Amino acid sequence: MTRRVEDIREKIIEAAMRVFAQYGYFRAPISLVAREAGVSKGLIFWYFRSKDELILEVASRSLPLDVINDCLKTDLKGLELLNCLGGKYLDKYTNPMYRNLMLHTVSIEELYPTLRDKLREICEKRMVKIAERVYGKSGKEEIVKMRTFFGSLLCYTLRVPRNISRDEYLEILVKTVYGA
Amino acid sequence: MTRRVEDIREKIIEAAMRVFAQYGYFRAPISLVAREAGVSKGLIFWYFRSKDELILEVASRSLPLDVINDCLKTDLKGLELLNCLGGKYLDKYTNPMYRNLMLHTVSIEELYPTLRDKLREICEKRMVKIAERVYGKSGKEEIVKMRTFFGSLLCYTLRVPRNISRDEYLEILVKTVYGA
Amino acid sequence: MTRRVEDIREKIIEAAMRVFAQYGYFRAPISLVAREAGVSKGLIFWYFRSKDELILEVASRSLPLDVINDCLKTDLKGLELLNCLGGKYLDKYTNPMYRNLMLHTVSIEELYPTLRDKLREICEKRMVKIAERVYGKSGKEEIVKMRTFFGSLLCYTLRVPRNISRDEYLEILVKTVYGA
Amino acid sequence: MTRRVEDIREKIIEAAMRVFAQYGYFRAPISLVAREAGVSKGLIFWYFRSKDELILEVASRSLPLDVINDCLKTDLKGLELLNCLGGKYLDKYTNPMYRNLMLHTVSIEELYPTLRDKLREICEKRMVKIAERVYGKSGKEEIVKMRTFFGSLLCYTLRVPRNISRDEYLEILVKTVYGA
DNA sequence: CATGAATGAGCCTTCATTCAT
DNA sequence: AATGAATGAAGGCTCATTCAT
Repeated sequence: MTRRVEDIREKIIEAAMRVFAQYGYFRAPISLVAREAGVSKGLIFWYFRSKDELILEVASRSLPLDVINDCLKTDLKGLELLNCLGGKYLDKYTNPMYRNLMLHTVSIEELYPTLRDKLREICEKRMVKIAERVYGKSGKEEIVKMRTFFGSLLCYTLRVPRNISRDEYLEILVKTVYGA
Repeated sequence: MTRRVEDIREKIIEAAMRVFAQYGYFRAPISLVAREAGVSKGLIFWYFRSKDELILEVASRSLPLDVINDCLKTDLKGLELLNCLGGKYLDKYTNPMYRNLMLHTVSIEELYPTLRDKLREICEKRMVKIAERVYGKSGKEEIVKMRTFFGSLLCYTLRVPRNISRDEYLEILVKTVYGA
Repeated sequence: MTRRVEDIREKIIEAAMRVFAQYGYFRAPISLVAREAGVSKGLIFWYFRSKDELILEVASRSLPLDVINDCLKTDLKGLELLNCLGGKYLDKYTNPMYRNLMLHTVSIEELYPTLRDKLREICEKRMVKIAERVYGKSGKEEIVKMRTFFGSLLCYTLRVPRNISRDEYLEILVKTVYGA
Repeated sequence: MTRRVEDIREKIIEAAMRVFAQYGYFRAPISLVAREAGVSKGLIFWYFRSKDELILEVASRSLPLDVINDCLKTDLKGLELLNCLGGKYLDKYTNPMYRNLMLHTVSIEELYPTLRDKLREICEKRMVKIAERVYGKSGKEEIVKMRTFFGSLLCYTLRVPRNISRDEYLEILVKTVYGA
């Protein structure tokens, strides 16, 4: 059953996400992932060649590529695109699991060429594309502003501010990088 | 000789910074730190009760508390304070060692109460103080802008942009969060 | 195979008994137990959570609870019960392995609550029960005599006397604490 | 100053007795002995060639040779000698420190030829001498009774009985091995 | 005599990975 | 497909011992 195979693979990945988020990629033993997923340790090595392969799968999902692609798929531009990106980003990373995973992922990025590439893709190519759709051009100023936009969001999830609501934060941020 | 004791302690910490930056706190064996420092493994446990204690020492130095304090110690305010903070921040984290250490530190922050507290101190109390010195007040808008400022800097060091120089980046960023 | 699992577990325990008897619980490295049992070091931690758990298992077997229970299970009383106890005790502790293990166990008893309890059980509750079956009552005099009986046996195995045979010793001892 | 040298040596030994009694000879680190004695770790190795030498010194004092010699030095015989031995033995080993030390000593006896010899001396030669002074002869029966006497005392200190006072115990014991 | 920094061997334990069933 | 027993390579840490000062 290819169906069942995919189900189990998915179950393992999701368990791994929870476990890795809590312990970090290297402190989380595969045995814990197995227990969390309700399968045997051996089975994990049937679905994934090695722990690294599982780490890579989880790490990929922890990056905001999906958020970016979702918004770029629409026809939105300017302010509305910015709001789409900011909203979906916060939706995802307000979840402590994704927040932690992303931080762990970024910290090990240099160890995995695959991850390096994905991060570069996001920070470079995608950033240009977004700038063009938001501002209509992608000069230095626009690129800096886009980075500033995402940096600010990252900083928000790193430590959610006490007295500022999600929406207030986003509103001020958008105004700051998009102008009045 | 108290002198020599401090020298060795420092030598160990610096070796640990290099090793931890490259491998991450948990993948870096203490034996590697020892070799890098040119001392025996046992000696490290003479100067630090445990690996965790060494991690904590290194992690503390990886945060930008020194950068912030240095600039707050001066009389600068407004735009000039911002430039001080941005400049010193980039000076520090343009160094790949500090960049990596900070990322590793942020990713393990939840495991060490001491680190949590230090990060909270930076993201909350210090942020208010900075906002007051930069803008003359610390309302929601100012706080968001300060976070945006530091988030942008973080994002810069995460992936240094290809075509934008350090100074250009900083100039545009400052203009963005400080206005004309 | 539950069969095989029990076999291996037992094989490890028996190897541990030999090794612990010779070196003492704390000087005997787990690696030596592994070699003696013909398994890998890691496997021991599959069957026992920690070295302490293995120590506890071995230490339990080193106490004379089995001897006492075996004799109490019968209908013997008076002199015959005494002879049963003495005979089985000497059978067990004339074996240098058990002799050494018991001495090691008694010396670490205070470190392990489980062991404390087992020893108390033997020295207090069981001693009363034995006194009742031997003498028909368990007043102070009978308790002292029972302790004297077992103390003498312990002293026998501590240093087996040169010119007195096992049976002679037991005969005189029984006469001493049971009267004519 | 030979005076001072002896003082310090003694201070170290006494600290070692306390520490070894609590942790056992092999789990007690020399550093703990040093701290307890209020001297540096290095100094202990000036007074004792090795840890083993310190262990041997402490172990020797933990045996009841002094008790036996003290009583044999007097002119006592028969019942009175028995009471002297029993009384002094209980005086010494009612102290938990000596009780523990003796148990630890007995458990490691086989590792140290010196200790083996001392224990043999007590259990064999001294036992004969005592039997002769107590009973006027040292046949098999008397030897067994002397061992029974000391075995009983050991058993008393192993677990002090709840409802029987020291003096009651000794009285009954003496009556048992010495007859009415 | 005395200190305490320094070493190195060894121990317990964890864990990714393999493999027989 | 699935299990879990088995292995072996490290890793963190302790500690007896040495030695420069």
